[in-house]
Formats: sequence, C-alpha cells, structure tokens
Amino acid sequence: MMGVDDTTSERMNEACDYWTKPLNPNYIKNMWQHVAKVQHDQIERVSEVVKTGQKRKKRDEESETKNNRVSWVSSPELQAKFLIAVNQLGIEKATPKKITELMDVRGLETSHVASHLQKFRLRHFNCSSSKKTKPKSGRENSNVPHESIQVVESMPKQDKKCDSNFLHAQQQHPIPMVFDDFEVSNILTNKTNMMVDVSSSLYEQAWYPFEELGTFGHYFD
DNA sequence: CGCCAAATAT
DNA sequence: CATATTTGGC
Repeated sequence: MMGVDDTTSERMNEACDYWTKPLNPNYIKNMWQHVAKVQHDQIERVSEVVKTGQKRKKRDEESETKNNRVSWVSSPELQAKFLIAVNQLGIEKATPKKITELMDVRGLETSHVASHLQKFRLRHFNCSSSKKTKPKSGRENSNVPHESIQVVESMPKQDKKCDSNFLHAQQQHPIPMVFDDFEVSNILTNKTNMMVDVSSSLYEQAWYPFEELGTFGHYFD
C-alpha cells in the first residue's frame, strides 16, 4: 500500500507494507530482498524429507529406513529446490544424479529424483505439445491442461543479501528458465511460502501471493 | 472404483 | 539413465 504520508489507517492492515510517496526504488529492492531471503531460508530449512507414513506415530522412527516415500506435493521447498536445480542445469541436461547433488537434501536419493523427473518431463512434454498441436477453440484449457510457463527473469539481481544460490540460479540465466506450471502454482500458493520472520515483532503473518490475503504482515527493513 | 504421485522393475 | 509398470493413498 502507498500513501502521501505516514498517517495510519485501518486499511493498512490489508497491506504487506506501507510506502510513502514518492516511490523510492529502495522500497522495491527491499521487498525483493525480503522475499528472496525468506524463500531461501525456507529452502535451507529443509533437512528432512517428508514421509508419508504419517499415520503411525512419529515416535516409532526405527522403521524409518523402510517406507519412506517422498512427498513432493506437500513440500514446496523440495519442489523449489528441484526447479532451481533443473533450471540451473538446463532442462535438457538435467539428469537425476546431478539434480540430486544440486538439491543436497538429506535423505533424498537419486531414485526419488529420477521418479519425480519422469513425471516432470511427462507433464512438461504434454503441456508444450498440446500448445502446438491443439490451437483449438480459445476457452478450453483454463483448468486441467496446464501449460508450462517461461520465466525469463524473476528477481532483481544485485542484492548481496540474496543468497548465493539464488544469485547463482538467476545470474546463470540458462534462459529462458522453464518451469512446470503445476509445481510453480503449488509453490506460489502454499501457505508456508513467503513466510515472515517470527523473530521480529513486525512480521506477524505471511502474505500469500496470488491469493486472497487472509492475514497480513510486514517485511524486513 | 478411478486417478495419479511415487516407487519399483525392466 | 530412460522408460514401463506396479503400488498405494485418497
């Protein structure tokens, strides 16, 4: 939200931040800085692969070695890491082993990634081909047949606070970056994304990009 | 049931 | 490593 002065208003509660005019480029810089930092922190926080054996109590973890299914769907962090790795390598050169190494997640094995990559490629292939072969009537693919999207550049480049991984992924620009719409939407809409830093009293809630703001918060600096 | 993500077999 | 098939949750 933006205003002429710093007069407070109830409506500010709906905003993630409040900017006073005139527009200062640093506002935007700081916003991206915060988003990048938060996202990076989240990704780094992944040290454990989500297991589907949730039914059983978390206490019996000795059976961990067995039924450890990796749930990509419920883990935006894994998806993000996967996407970053794939784009860093380039969609053509991305192979299970390399992806796994780049992701560097404890407990995540090449076979897991390979399986995921297979589905990823399948989706990607179907989407891009349907784009070509099916011009069709215009109203159709609003829901299921998601098309892949291409993101040329998603973030500003020059912030040192941005983590090296992010900078690397960005600056390397194996352009254009090819994302899987399915995964991207999961990442962007998941509530754990874009979380604020609880250690600061300012940041009470997260903000959910592309979604209705049920809550509100502020960001760093 | 059917669908589909994830695992497993080829 | 790629591709095909099976498994298992929902």
